[in-house]
Amino acid sequence: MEPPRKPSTLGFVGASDIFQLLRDGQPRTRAELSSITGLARSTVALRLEALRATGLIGPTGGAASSGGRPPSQFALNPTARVVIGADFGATHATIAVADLAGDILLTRRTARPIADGPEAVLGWFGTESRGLLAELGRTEADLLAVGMGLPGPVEHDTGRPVNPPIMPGWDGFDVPGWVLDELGVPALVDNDVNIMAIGEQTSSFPDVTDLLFVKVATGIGAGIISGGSLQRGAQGSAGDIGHVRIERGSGIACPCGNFGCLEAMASGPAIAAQLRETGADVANMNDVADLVRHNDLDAIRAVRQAGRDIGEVLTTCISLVNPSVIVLGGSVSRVGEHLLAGVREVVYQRSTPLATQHLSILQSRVAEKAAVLGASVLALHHALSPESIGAMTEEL
Amino acid sequence: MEPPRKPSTLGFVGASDIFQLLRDGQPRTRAELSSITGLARSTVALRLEALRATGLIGPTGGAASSGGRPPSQFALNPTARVVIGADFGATHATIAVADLAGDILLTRRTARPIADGPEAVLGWFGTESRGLLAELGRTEADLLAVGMGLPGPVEHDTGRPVNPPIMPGWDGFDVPGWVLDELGVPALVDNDVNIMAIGEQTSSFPDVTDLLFVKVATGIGAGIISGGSLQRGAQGSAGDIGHVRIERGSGIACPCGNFGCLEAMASGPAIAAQLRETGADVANMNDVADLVRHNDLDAIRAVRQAGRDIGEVLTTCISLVNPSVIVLGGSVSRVGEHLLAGVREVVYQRSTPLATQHLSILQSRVAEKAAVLGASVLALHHALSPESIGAMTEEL
DNA sequence: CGACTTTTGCTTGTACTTCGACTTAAGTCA
DNA sequence: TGACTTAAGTCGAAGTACAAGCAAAAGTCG
Repeated sequence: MEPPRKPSTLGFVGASDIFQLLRDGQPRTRAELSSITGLARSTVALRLEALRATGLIGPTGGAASSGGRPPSQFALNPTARVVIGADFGATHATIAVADLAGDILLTRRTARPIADGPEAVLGWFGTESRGLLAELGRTEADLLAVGMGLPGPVEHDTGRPVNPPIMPGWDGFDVPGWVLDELGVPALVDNDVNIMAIGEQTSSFPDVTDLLFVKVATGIGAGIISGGSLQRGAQGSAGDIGHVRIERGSGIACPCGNFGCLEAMASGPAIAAQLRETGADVANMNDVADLVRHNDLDAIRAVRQAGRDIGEVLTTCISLVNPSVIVLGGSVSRVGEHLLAGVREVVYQRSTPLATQHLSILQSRVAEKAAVLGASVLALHHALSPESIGAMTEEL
Repeated sequence: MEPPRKPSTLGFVGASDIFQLLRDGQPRTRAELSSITGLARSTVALRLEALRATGLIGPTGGAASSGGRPPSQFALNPTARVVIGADFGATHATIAVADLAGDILLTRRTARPIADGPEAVLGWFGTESRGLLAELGRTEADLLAVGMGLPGPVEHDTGRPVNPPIMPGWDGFDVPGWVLDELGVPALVDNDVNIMAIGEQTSSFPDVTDLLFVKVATGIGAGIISGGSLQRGAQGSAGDIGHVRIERGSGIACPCGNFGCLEAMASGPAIAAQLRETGADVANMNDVADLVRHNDLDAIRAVRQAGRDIGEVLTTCISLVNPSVIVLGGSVSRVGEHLLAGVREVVYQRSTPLATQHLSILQSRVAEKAAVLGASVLALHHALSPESIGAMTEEL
């Protein structure tokens, strides 16, 4: 009555251990791998052979000889396969193809309203993705996975948006299922702020385990990396700090139905609206940025005040999660110096010295690339996981 | 030139896999374990034999027969060994002995000022621990590990307090080293709020992955469990929300040097001080609790307002970490209903419906036991980890 | 009470993995 | 060029897990 059981002996799954060591791209010799893993050199050689068969690991130029036969080295072959990282905003979408090192090979940014609905947007995504792959001379078989950021709360485990306010038709839509049908690869979906946090952390602060990424644009949100991993919260809406009440906002109505929300005071549209009240002719954040560049005092003052408002909320966030780095990103970061100044002013005044003595507050270093970088990392994290590598080496 | 290497073949380390399955205390038959793990029955029998030799796993009464020989069952033997969980507050200490299921066998609470310094306090802890073990008829060899909570920030990896404000002489003290010398077992040290969060989550909400434990006593602090694991932050001071500024507090000085801190308005001493200003004769929180029990309106109003103040800070925390449960604990929870009412009033008014629709705000269910429970869990987590179990089965 | 069922403990042979030693390859240096 | 050094490939030995088989144990059911 036993179900048929394949000999479950650990098999070549152990190959993934060595692969994970080589993920960093550094070339290593068999002897080095042997001493790191504790496996015999002959075993390491077996594993490397299995990995070489997948193409993911390849030999690099041998190292210098130390008097005898020079050792050959092996390293991640970043060009073996690719992943796609996509970022969908309210009005625009960015698609990027990245190699296995997470380096972006090709990017395309297009106007593409998310409100067109999942079929239209994802349909376009599919054809566009194939186009990008063809442009790079790669086939669909080279694609390992897709990472995707959406402008709303997403249940990451299932990849379905949940009650997204600005994504009509997307609620509960099975995005990974659709991508699997269309491109034949798994899709990892997350909130756009979350993938920006991942992108920033991976690219700019690889050794930082506690980082807060704050996106200031049409809305305001935060991505939390704590203890080295992204925190999504119980319903995937962790970091939604846009509707926290701030002192200055008392009485000001927010579209959310509440009063005094941070987003109603410090978001891009809010800054523009405040400037219009002073008589300035600004339609959006681009106009504000222009004014700031021309040293318009009202504009600078408004941006700086927005920074103070954000800083007010961040003081609580800092006390709560105790990050070592806070990164400001999003479209408002184009006026980042003044925003940053406002944030710092409040944070360093109000927070306890213990929490701020090792805290850096910075602008995003990867800026508009953060999202697609993070999406690619998400895809790579899945595609190069021990489980996936185990499956790839075993089926040969 | 190779270092001598013992044949690293996986050996009996696999025994820990089966042990982790049995950690929950549920008895299981060999056949069940075989089908869960995918291992052959003969292999399962081997592993069980190794585990039985350690005493950690024992046979339980066989299950009901289904027509033939009834299967024998195996389960965690909770009484095989013990751990000690300790909680040190500013003035008092609690030591508990717990079995492998985390159930507390014996507790002792004593006045023991933390300010006496590490040698005095830990010396007392050592003799007291031995006394408790003897009282239970157990030897020191039965002790597996110690978990410990301290009233200040602790670098959990090393077990050393860092800049603790109320623990003179403890800064950087090697607590685990001391415990190892004294009792011969490893010690896991953490902030007291953190261990309370762990205790509450383990005992009351084992299925909740995102929980905030808020301790309101002499100070105010929070323990954050997010994504199923405790978040300690970059310097181990995550959750230090006592010195966040609140609206009502403008102009009120806090001992920390800042103004308007939550702790200066809503902590136990702060509530008592506010009541004294109305003419009430209250020295501490106990007196306040008495007044509340006698339906003193001023006292109830003060407690409720403190709840509102805490709720104000919690709205931001809720938006940020998106927990599904918030637990209020600490000595002020003796007037918990009114405190809770204040917290709920503000939270449900100010937070977004998305964040609160699945949020429960409750009083601690394990109350004063939370800390030692959590400390025991910390100790068990280490002592029953796959590594530890692997070491135990291998040395036989 | 005896036949039947189911689990257990034990044994055996096979398949697979890992190890370590040995041989061969590929350089350096005198 | 030849001796030396270091790395890589090969292969048998050892050990583990597995499946299968069998006898004994411990129940149920007629």
